[in-house]
Amino acid sequence: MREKIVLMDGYSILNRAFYGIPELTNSAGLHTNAVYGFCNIMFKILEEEQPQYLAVAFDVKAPTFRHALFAEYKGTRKPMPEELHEQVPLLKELLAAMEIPTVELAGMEADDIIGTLSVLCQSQGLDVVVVSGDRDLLQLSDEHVLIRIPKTKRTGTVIENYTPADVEALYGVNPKEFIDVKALMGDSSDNIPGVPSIGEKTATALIGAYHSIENAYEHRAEIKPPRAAKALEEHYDLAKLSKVLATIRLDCEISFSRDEARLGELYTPAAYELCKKLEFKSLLNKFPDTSAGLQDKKEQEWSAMTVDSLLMAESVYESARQAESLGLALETDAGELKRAALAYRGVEHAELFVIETGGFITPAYLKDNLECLVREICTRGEGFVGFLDLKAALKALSIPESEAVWDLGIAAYLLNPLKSTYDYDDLARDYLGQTVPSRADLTGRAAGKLSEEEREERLRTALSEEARICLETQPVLCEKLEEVSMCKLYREIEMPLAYALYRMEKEGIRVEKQKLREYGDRLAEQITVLEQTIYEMTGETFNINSPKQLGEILFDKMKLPGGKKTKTGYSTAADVLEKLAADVPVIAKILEYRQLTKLKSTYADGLAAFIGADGRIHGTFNQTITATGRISSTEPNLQNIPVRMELGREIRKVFVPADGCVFVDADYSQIELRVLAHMSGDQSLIEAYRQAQDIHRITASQVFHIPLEEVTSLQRRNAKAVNFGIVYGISAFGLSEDLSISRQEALDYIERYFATYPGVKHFLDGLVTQAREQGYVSTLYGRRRPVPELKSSNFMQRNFGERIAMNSPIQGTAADIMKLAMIRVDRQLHREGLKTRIILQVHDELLLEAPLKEKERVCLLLKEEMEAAASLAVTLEVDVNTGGSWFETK
DNA sequence: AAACTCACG
DNA sequence: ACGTACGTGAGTTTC
Repeated sequence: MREKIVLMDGYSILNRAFYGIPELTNSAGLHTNAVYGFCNIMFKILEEEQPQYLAVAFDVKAPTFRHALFAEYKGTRKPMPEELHEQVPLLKELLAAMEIPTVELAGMEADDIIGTLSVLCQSQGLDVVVVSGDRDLLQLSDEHVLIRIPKTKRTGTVIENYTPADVEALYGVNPKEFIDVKALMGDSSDNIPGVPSIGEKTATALIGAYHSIENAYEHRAEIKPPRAAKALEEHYDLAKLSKVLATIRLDCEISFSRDEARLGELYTPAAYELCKKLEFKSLLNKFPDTSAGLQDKKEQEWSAMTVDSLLMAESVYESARQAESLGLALETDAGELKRAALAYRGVEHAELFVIETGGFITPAYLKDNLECLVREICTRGEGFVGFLDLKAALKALSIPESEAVWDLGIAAYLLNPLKSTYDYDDLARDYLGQTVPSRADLTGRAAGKLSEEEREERLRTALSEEARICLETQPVLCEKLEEVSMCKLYREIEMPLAYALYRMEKEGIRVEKQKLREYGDRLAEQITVLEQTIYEMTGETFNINSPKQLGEILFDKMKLPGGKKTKTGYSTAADVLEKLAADVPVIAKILEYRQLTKLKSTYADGLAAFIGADGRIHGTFNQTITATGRISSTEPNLQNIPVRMELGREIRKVFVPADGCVFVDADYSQIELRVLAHMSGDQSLIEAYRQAQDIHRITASQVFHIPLEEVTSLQRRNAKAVNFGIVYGISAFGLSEDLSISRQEALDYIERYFATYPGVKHFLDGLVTQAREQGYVSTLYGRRRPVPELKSSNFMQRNFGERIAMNSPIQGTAADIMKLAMIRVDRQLHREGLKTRIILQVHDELLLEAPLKEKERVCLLLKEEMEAAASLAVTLEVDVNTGGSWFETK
């Protein structure tokens, strides 16, 4: 069996990986996608080829030898984007750590290095596998030299093989002839001029027939397309020159001993550290347990002990009471406590326990003792109790509203709201520099099939890690919050809010199941009729819900005008269809069908699935999801219940108060525009609000210099759209799309607006500058949103970043104010001993369920507390309505 | 899992 | 020349 060496084309693979893998950064913001992709390809190759040797070739960025001879051919290769450039040293460092040699020679192309090495290694009796991202190296393909080209596909990376036979089959020429083909057709990215007017087709045909440029030239008289013959004759020198350029050198001066390239232990401690820094979790898993386990465990002396007897439990409580601080993690089963993990620092060493229910340890016993423990720490005035997700914990445990109680997930969210998860492993990585297995790592698919016992054991590990990390991250997160001045935001807004949201979720909202069913049935009938109508009108029976099929029917079969939009085909979005063919009858039917099926599946059927045994829906309000500070709502989403269309709005009739109660609904009037007026300090806009009139009408009047009473409804509509646009981070294109006007007209509106409200322009410009300089923007209450998009090399991304910079402080401040209002309302209700409860929040609206006799008081209370939540340069205005259903509180 | 569409502020 | 409004969540189809 011959030994084998793999030679990788470093930059070529790195480049391919960079463009093949979307975006990936570690928590420090370092781009890592290309290095990650490179490693994936490398390990895949190593696995498939099982070579004994490996080397990676890089060219040094200098005029290369071959090309220096012909300096007039300027390279057209694009400069490397910064995001890729910064990854080059990372890759080299990682390769060095894995003791994989990199070969680079001044003035030498990677192609030439690989070519030379492949000859050298072959002569030493090795099989050679060359891995590159492009086809330039195909000419090296030989009996003992296999060329492999990775392709990133949707399903993963596939690495294509090119033996000489493959090359011949694909291009009709052998690998050596491939040089001549390339020379004839040229390659702008490789500075090879080629022969003008000869492309891939002609080149392969010529070389296929005559096998070389020289021979083709000899036989130029008989070359079929005379055009090609003429080109070859005229540019023969250029062709020969191109051939030199296209030929990979096989005789470079390289001192290379194959022993350097012998594969040893890749998973070295240095490589482990580097992977940890880069946060390559999947790669870390490849490291043997010894290095992975030991390195992290060294930093700590934790080891979890399972507690399953009353005697042990008693002693744990007793010992935990002595601790200053506590990390706590709970697991529930059908709403009942199942196990709890406690982490604390004991007199001598760190303690970590997992208390199991069962036997004498009943859920109630566990609950009582934990509550007692928490209460004791809270009343002591020092130390803390840390949870990863306090709101979830509240569902199993009563926890006092104390400053000693910490929610580390929320703290981490404030420090960086752009993360998708704030699980314990995320916090360990971001704030302790530890790599720990996630819950999914331990028990998910990757863990394989586990016995019941093994699974329980893994769950205990996950829970104990959660508790430990809560204990250990609190000081770090607390300090970081101080560093960025967000303690107040955390303590006075987010933490009290967590309790308020818990109460909202517990309260839920009553939904009349029977009425909801009837509504759904009515929809179903109408849908059936519409379906038939559409089939008749189009003369086709198809799935109307499939944009693909619908597009084909509308645009291919019926030949409706224009209409290419999305990546995969035609866009059939409602606004597109309306613009394209508002007067085609079937379009109206399709849109109606869409509307009805949406209502049925998402709302009628969707909501019904969430009605609990108490006849109420208890959704979840998420506090750590949005980039701007808003709350989000899931399972179900109660923040997007239809209201704009008549038919959809009907569904609100099924949301009703409990018997003996009414709904009281309060919403802020244009809170975002008012926030804009305040934050920008624009005198005209502030003055406009002081008139306490229709703001869009006033805007129109001021922008178009016409008296208030002469503003037409069209002008008002336009002004309203501009007002919205400003809040979204205006762009002429967006506005023109929204209003169906030309971009020039939209630009005109925007300019007029900024001329009228110069303070707004100045404010928005300042936000973008600020975001560029410090990397983030802030709300009035100090909430931050990083804007990494502004540093992107992509024009579109940067543009997006600018809009984010303009919108986030406005949207975020409005969100802050609403959160404050919720806390105030909640407190005031409690203070006055009222039975009324907040049950929903929809960004600028609160829905309360009030006993009939509290109705009048609650109306006043709501308006009072919400309007006083912030004191701005303009007054906050709140509209209050009551009703016997959500529909009636319009 | 990704793309598309559409409901809300 | 690029290809956009800001922030969400859910259902359906398609790969």
